[in-house]
Amino acid sequence: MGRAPCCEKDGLKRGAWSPEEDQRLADYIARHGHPNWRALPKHAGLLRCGKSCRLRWVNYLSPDIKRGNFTADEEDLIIRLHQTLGNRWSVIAAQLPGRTDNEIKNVWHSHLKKRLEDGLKPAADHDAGGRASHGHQLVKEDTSSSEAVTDNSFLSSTDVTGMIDLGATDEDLSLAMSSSSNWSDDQDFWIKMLQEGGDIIDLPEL
DNA sequence: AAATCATACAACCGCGTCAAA
DNA sequence: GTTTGACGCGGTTGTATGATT
Repeated sequence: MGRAPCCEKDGLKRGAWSPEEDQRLADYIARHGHPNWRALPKHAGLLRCGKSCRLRWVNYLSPDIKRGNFTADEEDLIIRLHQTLGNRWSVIAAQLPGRTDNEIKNVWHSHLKKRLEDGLKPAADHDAGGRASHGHQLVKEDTSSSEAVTDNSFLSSTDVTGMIDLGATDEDLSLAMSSSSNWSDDQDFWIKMLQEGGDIIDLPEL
């Protein structure tokens, strides 16, 4: 089916948001919420498309957003989740309160990927008794990582649940992936399952 | 001090999915 | 069952800023 254009381009502003626009958007959402992103800019008096408003809110203006640098633990967690989940940034972000998928994606591409390519260990490995220290070197990521993501279709949620919680080795994760029978692409399902597995992610106090 | 390069982050684009009509 | 509109996600690009030469 044909894809509807996200918005009318003519007359709409693009590029960086001004403080006034931020304020207008934040005020509107504080008062009315965002039941309909497409209609929101019109009602809020913004010359932006709904998609742009949503992105701005989700990635920058939302009070849930935690600003500041990623901790070594957070970076380590991203690396490990990425090894398991691949480029499912939204799922990874769900395990990092206050962090957005876009932010995590940026960090991955700017720091973490490079670090892995350089053959370095996750940052937390440098810490004494770091969670991720399992006595093995991370393998250099190659271009097949995205395929690996797709291949996760056979990874069951319960397998991953315990794995992450128990600090399973990458070998364990691989084994689970190869022996599992189903994987739901439903993100909510995944998040739910991951969370139901208990305190699967021992997030550092931030 | 100026020019160039590298990095980090914000934003946009296109696609897939889902629900309502 | 099909079509359509809206949302969310991941990939990519643009730009500001800092570091280096």
